[in-house]
Amino acid sequence: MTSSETGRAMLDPSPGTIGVQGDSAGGPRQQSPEKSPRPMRADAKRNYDKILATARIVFTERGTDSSLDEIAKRAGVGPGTLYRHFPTREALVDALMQDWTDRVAADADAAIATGLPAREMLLGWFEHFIGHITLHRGAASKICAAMDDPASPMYRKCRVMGDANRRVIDHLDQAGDLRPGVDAANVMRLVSGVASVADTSHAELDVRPMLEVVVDGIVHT
Amino acid sequence: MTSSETGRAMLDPSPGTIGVQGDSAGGPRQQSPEKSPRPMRADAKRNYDKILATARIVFTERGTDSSLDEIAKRAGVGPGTLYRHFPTREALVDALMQDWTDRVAADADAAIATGLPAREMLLGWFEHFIGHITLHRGAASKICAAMDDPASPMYRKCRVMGDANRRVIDHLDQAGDLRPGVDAANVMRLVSGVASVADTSHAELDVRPMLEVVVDGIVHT
DNA sequence: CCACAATACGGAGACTGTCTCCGGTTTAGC
DNA sequence: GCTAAACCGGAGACAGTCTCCGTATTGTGG
Repeated sequence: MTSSETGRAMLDPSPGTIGVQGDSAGGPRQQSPEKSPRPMRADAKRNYDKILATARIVFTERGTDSSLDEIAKRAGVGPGTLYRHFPTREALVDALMQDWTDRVAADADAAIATGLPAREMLLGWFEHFIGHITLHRGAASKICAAMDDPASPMYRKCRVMGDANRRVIDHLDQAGDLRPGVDAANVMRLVSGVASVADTSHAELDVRPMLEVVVDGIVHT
Repeated sequence: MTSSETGRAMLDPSPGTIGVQGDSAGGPRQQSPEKSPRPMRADAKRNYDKILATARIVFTERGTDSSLDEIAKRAGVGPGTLYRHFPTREALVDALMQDWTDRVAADADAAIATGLPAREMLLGWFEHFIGHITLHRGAASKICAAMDDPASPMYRKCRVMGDANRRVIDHLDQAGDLRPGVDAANVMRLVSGVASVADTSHAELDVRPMLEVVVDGIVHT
């Protein structure tokens, strides 16, 4: 949190502006562009939004393992309604991920735009990334699991973030700043792992030292 | 698993021989050397062992999040008995950790004894370490959490493994093979994080590439 | 504006897993 | 063998997940 704030201050772009080329959007019901006859009833959308807003609060307060029935209750709907809209907990987390994926992508482009030296650029980008995916306790490890699992509802959004990371890596690679053979997907896994340990650790530990090792293992000597 | 096996073949020491200076032992009831009047009744020890043996099997089959009541059932005891011996799931995992901590410590010393170049030595040691802590699915992330949480029952054993790692790191550092300022605890966290992502990932992914980045970030340029 | 089919709601409850309490049983020491 | 201490185990309280289906709401065609 603190590190996220610090990092953010360092290279904050005109926030929420830069367009993301990825899929994004894809809110309720419109996942498949074709074959979507009806746009969703008014009361349905109302409840959908209420559940999402409540989940955002509860997940922030108590993490992504909070009781789903409680979220339903606090949203003022029955459990059945919640489970119809979000068949699994992952689906709910996925819907919430929309909040960051755009920002993450924007942060990646902003990091590139800073033109800082490779080390600083990577450090800043990684800290931003981690700041986002650790917003809700428990989310980081779920992302780790979804990253390489195409069957996961979160897979798509993981790819958007993966692409953002690839842009940063490719940019530095083309500038000759990285060691040969650096794999963006691998870096993504590693940094997500760092996020995961920071998230699960009961102690409030600083991710910086771990990131420095990772960065040193990536940048050209 | 494969990587573990591979690594193991590479530097297998006379297995289970090298003494660990740490606490180790500490089996049922004797945690506190003083103030331990009675050694534990025969039937109690019998059940304790039966539960442990069953847990070893079930945790290997289905991971450390298996139902504890089922373990009790398969061990032929009531849930009450299981919970009396192991008040929390962590306590049970901790008891099972005894299986590896000794081996892990031995592996560290064996790695040092190989006298391989820093890169290879670290790679081998890390792979061994990860091979052990990912034996039961879900254990790695529990270890990540316990590592910096002195209140956890697993904390002690984490320290034993942490000390083993420190020996390897210190050895290489004194040989001048590492970058200045490398922190063993930090490395431990990082490598455990790698184990954690490998463990939670649904895809059977290779830890080697991630470890190479970590190692490159540690060794002297 | 109203009827009515499609759609969505929500809560009762089945199911699973955690953990406790306590009457009954086993053990160890005499 | 006898007794007190230690231990057993299962009934059951509790919490969370998830489903089924009778009821209510919506929006559309007449």
